[in-house]
Amino acid sequence: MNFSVSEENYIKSIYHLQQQTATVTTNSLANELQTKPASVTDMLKKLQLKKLLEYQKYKGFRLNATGNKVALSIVRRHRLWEHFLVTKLGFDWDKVHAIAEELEHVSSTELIQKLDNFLNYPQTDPHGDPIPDVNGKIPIIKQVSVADIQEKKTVVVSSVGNQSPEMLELLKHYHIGIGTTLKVNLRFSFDGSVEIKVLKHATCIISEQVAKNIFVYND
Amino acid sequence: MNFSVSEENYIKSIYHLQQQTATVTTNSLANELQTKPASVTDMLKKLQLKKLLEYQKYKGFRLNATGNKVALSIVRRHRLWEHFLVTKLGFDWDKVHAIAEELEHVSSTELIQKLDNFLNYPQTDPHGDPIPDVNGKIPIIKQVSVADIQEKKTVVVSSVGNQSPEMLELLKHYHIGIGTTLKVNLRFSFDGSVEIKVLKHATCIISEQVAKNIFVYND
DNA sequence: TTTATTTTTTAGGTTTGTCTAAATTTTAAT
DNA sequence: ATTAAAATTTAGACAAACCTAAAAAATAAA
Repeated sequence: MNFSVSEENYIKSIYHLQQQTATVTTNSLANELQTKPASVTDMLKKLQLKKLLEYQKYKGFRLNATGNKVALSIVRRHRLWEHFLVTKLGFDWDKVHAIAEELEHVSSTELIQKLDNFLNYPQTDPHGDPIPDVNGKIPIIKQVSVADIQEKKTVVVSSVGNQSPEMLELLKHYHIGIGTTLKVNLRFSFDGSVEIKVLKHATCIISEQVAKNIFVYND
Repeated sequence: MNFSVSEENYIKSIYHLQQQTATVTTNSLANELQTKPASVTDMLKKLQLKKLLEYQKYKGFRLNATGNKVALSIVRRHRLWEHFLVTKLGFDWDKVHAIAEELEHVSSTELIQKLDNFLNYPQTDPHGDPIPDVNGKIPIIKQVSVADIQEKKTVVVSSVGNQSPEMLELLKHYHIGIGTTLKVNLRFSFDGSVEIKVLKHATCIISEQVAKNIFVYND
């Protein structure tokens, strides 16, 4: 089955909101998509008709198995393109989201299969988020937030929780990216902030809020 | 300025039709775009309003300087993506058109600039068609059709005139692609057909129609 | 030079995805 | 348990891009 750009954007957003809350509300989706609740209701009817979601009036909604599969293939396309943009074209990792947002809607499955092969079947995108495989299976990567790492331990950054431009900009200042090796020196109990040392850079202190959003490999 | 996918498709098609006839007609454009004349008239009004073309009711139309510049940037994007699909992803050259048709509408100029750099500033796409540079300048590649090559001469294929799937399929059978070296053995005056020899393949005869559509470097 | 044919345009309608404003339902507060 | 507030849906409109059918203009034929 084939979907319009708009439908795909709705499906993807519902998928992402579902990660946090079991069932998604009209308002939250409207907010996520920067549109109006009335528009959301319209589209929901359509997606329900296409049998992509469970939806009861006034009661919220969530993707069904089919909808989830579609969502995963969109997420897959998005993250493969992000990987491509960073590793092949040399984009900064905080600049690729908008472009991948457009590229993800190009619908050739053969294209994505060949792109995946060209990139050598990467497991994660430049933000450390896992890339679903052809069957929608998401590689599980064990990770913990820096806020939970014991002092004196050296770890490697695997992903970041909040991917807002503001956050990404801040991380750049701290010289932190996916794959960055850092040492957790000590945690301040007063406000939960953490002193860290990034390889080849001066020791610095990050707020608890930031620490909670930096995930590292846990093996 | 930014254009919709539909607008871009119209602009590109007008550009291509202009290469053959000085002024484009409503019917020919409708035919090219697989749409109805009435739809073409609608869009023409819009493009005229946006000052992209000269248009007089019932008298045909053509892109003005601005329209041409826009067209060239679309053609540039299309051909760069085709190059990418063939040289990086390993697509057959006769399979890339439809996909490039979608990719060309992704509008980031930084993306195209970086793609161009990644591909090492190619001069032509996989069909041998020249790729306009950032300023819309088209590299001039001197070429002649095989129908005009003198007998016994060895030449290198630079492009093909007719790029229909039928033609591309036929060329594959003859083992002819861009960059192929071939020797023109002799021309038959009866029907204008030409005997050629492709490196590492048996001698064969191509019709005059085919010969006229195979272009080779002329230096 | 009329008449016929073809081409192009206009008029009015459809679909997709959006909107505002009003109505309805649910949830929270008194 | 009412009432107030918030969330959601419906109703009706709008723009983009398309369509069909009819009208108008240009071209070709008699």
